[in-house]
Amino acid sequence: MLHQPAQLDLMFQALADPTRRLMVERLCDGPASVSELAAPLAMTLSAVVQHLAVLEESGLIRSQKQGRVRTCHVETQALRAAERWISERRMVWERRFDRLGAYLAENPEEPDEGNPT
Amino acid sequence: MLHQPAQLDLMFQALADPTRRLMVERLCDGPASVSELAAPLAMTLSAVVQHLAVLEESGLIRSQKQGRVRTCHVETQALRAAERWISERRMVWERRFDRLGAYLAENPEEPDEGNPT
DNA sequence: AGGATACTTAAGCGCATGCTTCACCAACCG
DNA sequence: CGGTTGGTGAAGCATGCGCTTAAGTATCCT
Repeated sequence: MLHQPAQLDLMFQALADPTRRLMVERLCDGPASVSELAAPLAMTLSAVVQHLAVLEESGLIRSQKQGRVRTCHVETQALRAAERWISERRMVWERRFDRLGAYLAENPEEPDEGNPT
Repeated sequence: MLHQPAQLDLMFQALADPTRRLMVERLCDGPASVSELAAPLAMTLSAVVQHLAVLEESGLIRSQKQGRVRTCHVETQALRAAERWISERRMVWERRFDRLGAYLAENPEEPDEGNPT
């Protein structure tokens, strides 16, 4: 329920990178260690860890360390927050679109006189 | 990461800025001119125009100029693309979650033996 | 015509991002 | 034990981002 703009910033920022989206996609299939995540990527482990830090900071994933292995998993709550923002926008837009349609249906071919709202 | 600029990259990048999200929210209520969009924002017109360029580049909005006024509106197709990526992730995750639940129901209290898939 | 309005373009500045390398530590394994 | 594996942390570097100022251009109004 928390409508934190800062959180959305971090979320969308995190999703804006193709490498990080790949990681999220991989983690949606199930948990993975850092080096498992790094394996298919053409960059150093260091870079991968930095991407993971961004993802974790954004709330999109979490991880815990056991022995020397850090295991990561998606935090779907966060993903839902991003999805919610978008679908809310879509609903607002669709509502307006419907009003516009109704207006045009009731005032066919009339010269434009401003916003029907 | 010098890959070709994927549309999702540009989209999420565009949405990662609170000012740009505000503009999108405003435009979901209906079209607006550049200075109408700029009015509530504590920055120069120049900065607003640059934000607009990012949004337009990402496909989230479009604009056309008539006389000296540029009118902007949302392009909801693009918004749907972002929404789709997220909801696909969620579905993958939920499917896995269901499988895991089924596995645990059939193998109660067993020691972990790897992925149920 | 002269002035106001609505952008447009370019240059620049400070900070953030995405990577690298190198040095390091801690856990596991034969 | 000593070597390999899995990860951590800091420094550095090139590029990108968000903003500014400043100087245009084109359109509309009187």
